[in-house]
Amino acid sequence: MTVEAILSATARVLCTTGYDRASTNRIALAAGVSVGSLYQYFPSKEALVATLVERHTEQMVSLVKGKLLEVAAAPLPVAIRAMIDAMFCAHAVDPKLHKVLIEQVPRVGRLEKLIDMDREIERLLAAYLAARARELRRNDVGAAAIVLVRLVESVTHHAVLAELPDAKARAVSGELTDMVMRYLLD
Amino acid sequence: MTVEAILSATARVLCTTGYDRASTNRIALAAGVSVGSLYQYFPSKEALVATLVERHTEQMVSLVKGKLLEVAAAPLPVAIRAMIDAMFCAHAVDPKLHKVLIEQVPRVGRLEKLIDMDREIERLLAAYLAARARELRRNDVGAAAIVLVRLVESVTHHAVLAELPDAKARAVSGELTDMVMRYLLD
DNA sequence: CGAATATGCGAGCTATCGCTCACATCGACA
DNA sequence: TGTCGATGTGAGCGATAGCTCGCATATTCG
Repeated sequence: MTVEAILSATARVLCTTGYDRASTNRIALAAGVSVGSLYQYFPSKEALVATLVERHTEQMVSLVKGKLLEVAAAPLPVAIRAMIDAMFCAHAVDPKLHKVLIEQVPRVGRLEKLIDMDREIERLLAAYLAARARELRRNDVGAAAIVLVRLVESVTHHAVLAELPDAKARAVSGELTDMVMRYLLD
Repeated sequence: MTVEAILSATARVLCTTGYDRASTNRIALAAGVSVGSLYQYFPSKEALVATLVERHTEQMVSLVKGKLLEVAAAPLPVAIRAMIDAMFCAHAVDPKLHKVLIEQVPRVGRLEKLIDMDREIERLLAAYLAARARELRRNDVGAAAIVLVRLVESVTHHAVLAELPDAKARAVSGELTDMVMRYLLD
């Protein structure tokens, strides 16, 4: 219970005050515990933030992974649309936290490679594309996976975090889908 | 001269020690001046870093902008290839500094919107696409510009900063070009 | 030359950070 | 009830950050 209080308080403080002003004392206060208790469960501030990042990315990745399994057997156009939709949903899980983690948490030490959930999604997608190779006009599924993940991640991220007006967001999403379709299919 | 020494020292220290350890004292030492002199020319650390960021993005943007003007009249396939190439070049200007600025400098206060050179490139591209509308199969050039800039920026960034092996980088670049071609042309 | 201004200096102030540790409180069990 | 481990406490330590200010040095004038 204490651990959960600390983690959710960390997320809250990160969102409201930003990373720089999110001191361990402030977090402990927000969690309703003392700094001492915080350091009983997390050896350092870095470890605390790392745990939060891990939890957040795990949520996002599992959402995407689940959708991919769900539509694994579906026709490609359906699957593509579903996956892009899943990426939008993943970014909508906790946009404010996502933004702070991406923009403010310095990627140093343990936190360096932690925020990049893309790596795992890339592997999943490459496997999926390889299994479907006959239906595609691609040959280098590795390179294709990189380009696709970057594209979808970057556009989704931008659409959600730049708080585009709804109409514009829909237009962007449409262009995105169209682009992926044309790229993968004849 | 002093200002230049301070700015280049800032870049150097940022690259070698990271943002957290880049204290104003360390920067002044590396520049061969005293902290006092530093604060004679820059009112705060934030302003100092902001100036550096501004200079860096200006370099990258002007490179891309120049190329765009250069190929404005060229046939579309030629122009597309040139623009993607220009983006790779822009990221190669000072990759280490670019990486640190993107990954470690917290986007707070004055620095919040400063790192996003994409906005300006987006506008330029939208104007270009609008002028060429007859040759394209697009109608919403605004949405198209967003998606295209995100795509190219994200992939280029990844290719340069993840230090992909040369063969892989070339494959990615090829896929990227192909994707843009198929998206814009019939 | 000598006054005045611009430029450079760096010890040290204040504030805040991450983190520790001696101690209080709680709860299970004999 | 008394004992003991687990859990929680918070004043405060050492370190370091950004930044200031009284002073030295360099440069430009009459």
